[in-house]
Amino acid sequence: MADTGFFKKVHQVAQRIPYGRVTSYGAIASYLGAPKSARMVGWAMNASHNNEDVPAHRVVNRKGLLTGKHHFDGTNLMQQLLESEGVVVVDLQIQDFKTLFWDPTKELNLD
DNA sequence: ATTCTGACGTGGG
DNA sequence: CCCCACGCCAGAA
Repeated sequence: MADTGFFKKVHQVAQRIPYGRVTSYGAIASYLGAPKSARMVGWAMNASHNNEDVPAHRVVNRKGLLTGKHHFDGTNLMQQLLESEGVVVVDLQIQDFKTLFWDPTKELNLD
C-alpha cells in the first residue's frame, strides 16, 4: 500500500519535528525535492495517520493554519495536541508561527 | 483511460 | 493581510 519512498520520507521527516515545533507541507515537500507536490505530503500524512509515530498535528499549511484538524478523530484534537506541547493556537491559527516553524531543509540535523 | 477531488503553494491585484 | 486563478500529482469512482 502506500509505502512508497515518498510516503516513507514524509513520515521520517515528520517524526523528526522537535517537540513544540511545527512545519509546513511545502517545507517537507521541498525537502523531498518535490515542492510542487505539497498536496501529496498531506496525502502522505493521511496514510501516516495509521502510524502513531508520525505527529501529523505538527504539520500545518504555510500560513500556520490547522487546515487538517478536521481530519483528526475529534473536532479539535489537533489543536489540543499542539497546545499540549506549548504551542499557542487561536482560531486554528498558530501564534508565533514563524518562531515555531521548523524548516527541515535548514534545521534538520541527522543523529 | 477519463474526470474530480484534495491535510498546498505561488503569483497577481 | 485578503481574495482569486492556476499549477501539481497521486488516488478514487
